[in-house]
Amino acid sequence: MGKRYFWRCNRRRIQDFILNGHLYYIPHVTIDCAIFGYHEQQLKLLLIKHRNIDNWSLPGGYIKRAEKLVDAANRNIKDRTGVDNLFLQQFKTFGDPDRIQFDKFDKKKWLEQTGLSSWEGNWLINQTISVGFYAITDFSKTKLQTDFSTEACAWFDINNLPPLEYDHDEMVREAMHTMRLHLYHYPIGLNMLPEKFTLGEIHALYETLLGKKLDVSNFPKKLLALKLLKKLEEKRSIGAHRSPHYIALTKKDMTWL
Amino acid sequence: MGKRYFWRCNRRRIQDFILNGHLYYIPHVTIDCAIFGYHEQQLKLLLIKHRNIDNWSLPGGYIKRAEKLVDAANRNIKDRTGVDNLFLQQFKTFGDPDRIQFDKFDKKKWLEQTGLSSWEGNWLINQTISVGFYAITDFSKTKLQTDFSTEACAWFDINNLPPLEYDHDEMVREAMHTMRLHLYHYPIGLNMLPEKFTLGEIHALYETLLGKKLDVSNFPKKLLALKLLKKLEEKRSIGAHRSPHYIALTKKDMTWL
DNA sequence: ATTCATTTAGTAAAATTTACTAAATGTAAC
DNA sequence: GTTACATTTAGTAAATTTTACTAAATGAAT
Repeated sequence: MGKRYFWRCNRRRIQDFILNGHLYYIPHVTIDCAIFGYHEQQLKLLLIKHRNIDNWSLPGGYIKRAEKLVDAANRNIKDRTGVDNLFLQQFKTFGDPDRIQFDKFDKKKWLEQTGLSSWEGNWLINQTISVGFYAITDFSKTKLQTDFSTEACAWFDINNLPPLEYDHDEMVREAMHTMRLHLYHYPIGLNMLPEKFTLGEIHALYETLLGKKLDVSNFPKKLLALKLLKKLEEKRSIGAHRSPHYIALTKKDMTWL
Repeated sequence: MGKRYFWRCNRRRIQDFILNGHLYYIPHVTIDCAIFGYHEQQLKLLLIKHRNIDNWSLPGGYIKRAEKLVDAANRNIKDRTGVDNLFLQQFKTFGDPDRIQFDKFDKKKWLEQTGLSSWEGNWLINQTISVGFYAITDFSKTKLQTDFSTEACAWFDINNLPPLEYDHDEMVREAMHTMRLHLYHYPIGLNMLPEKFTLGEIHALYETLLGKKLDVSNFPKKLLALKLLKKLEEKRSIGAHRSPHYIALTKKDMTWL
């Protein structure tokens, strides 16, 4: 999509968002999502590129009026990835007054492109508190989509992230930290495994998420002891090797969800 | 202070807050503080009583423009208790659209008392996201103060709390949960002990905060092993008993603060 | 000197975690 | 059919941590 064409098609929507967004959305508050993507021992992070902003940033956005925080996060993730109802957890709320540097924006260019005469006093130009959520999904099953405010949306290897806009570097660190703490308490990451999977698969998942080797023999005992998993009778054939049992998530006692 | 007298003195301030508060404060976002008070094996919680609201609630309030979240929390606590620079930790952010029920308020009475003609479209009548912080202090060292918006402010025994307004019952549960998790990771509660204290004192504190007995011999080993504490040479005389060593907080490696 | 409540050291038992070994298994190659 | 082999699974010994308990040390009051 060419830039010219983009502006011709979207100028009205953008103008409406800038001028009237505060009627549909709650001003001053956003959610930001650290969406981890896993597939075959690779861990990635979903980043988006806003128009007229140099760096990549975490996907996120405003909360609709009368919308729950977690619903806003889910809506955002659905819009970007096509995946719904992920396991979502809050990790921290960020509100430093200098977390967004408005002077960095190219106001002139923005005004030209949007055709607006001024954004003094606009609802968007304000200290904004952002509630951070994290989620994990299988990146191979997502279909990334941009919208009128983002020019790109892509998975980045977790070990090779570009510098991020705003305070999103810190957000990623905090999200990672919280996710790793939750790994042995909540069934994180079971969203992205098939309903029935093998110990080998979840073992690889945990090693990748934690970024370290886990003993191949002790790891399954631990998860079974925690009662996050249960062993099924059925087995899977994997070629010239012993067939592993299938494993499934225990449904009992997930009241904390 | 009589009600009549109160309104004569404060009507103007209240009117200004209602009409122009959004100029000094960020709308739609508040902080709420679960301030635990400890003294001699008693654990209490600070609650406030707003005018024209039936139930007690947690102290909290709006964030000033260009103020950090944690500064807003500290300001609130300072204003209520006279105590400054407490160890503060975020525990969760609450944003359900129904967490504040505006229809419960006695609007008629309010309008009468404030002398305002309408509050339709007022900045206060809106979905509000609240960031929860917890802190611990020594309640015997606090001097509680009310302000123009609160008619009372008091310490309640943690085991005998009244039903709270808004979603503050849930907030208290979450705050308690997080505080207890943090107890072996952060030097919580050292604010309220003197700079030098004995193992017996911190032992009693931890038992009270956790609500359970801790082995008198193993507990000190644990805290010393965690390097939260260090033993001093000096001893304290406590009468007809063996004199305990003084203990102090280790200052090293508190980078996470 | 004796007594006593309390602090502190020490240690044995229990439980958990970690490291490692070996057996079981399914099928592909021979 | 037999063998080879990568992988899964069971099992266990060692190491570590936690828990429970015992006893010694202490300092002042009696």
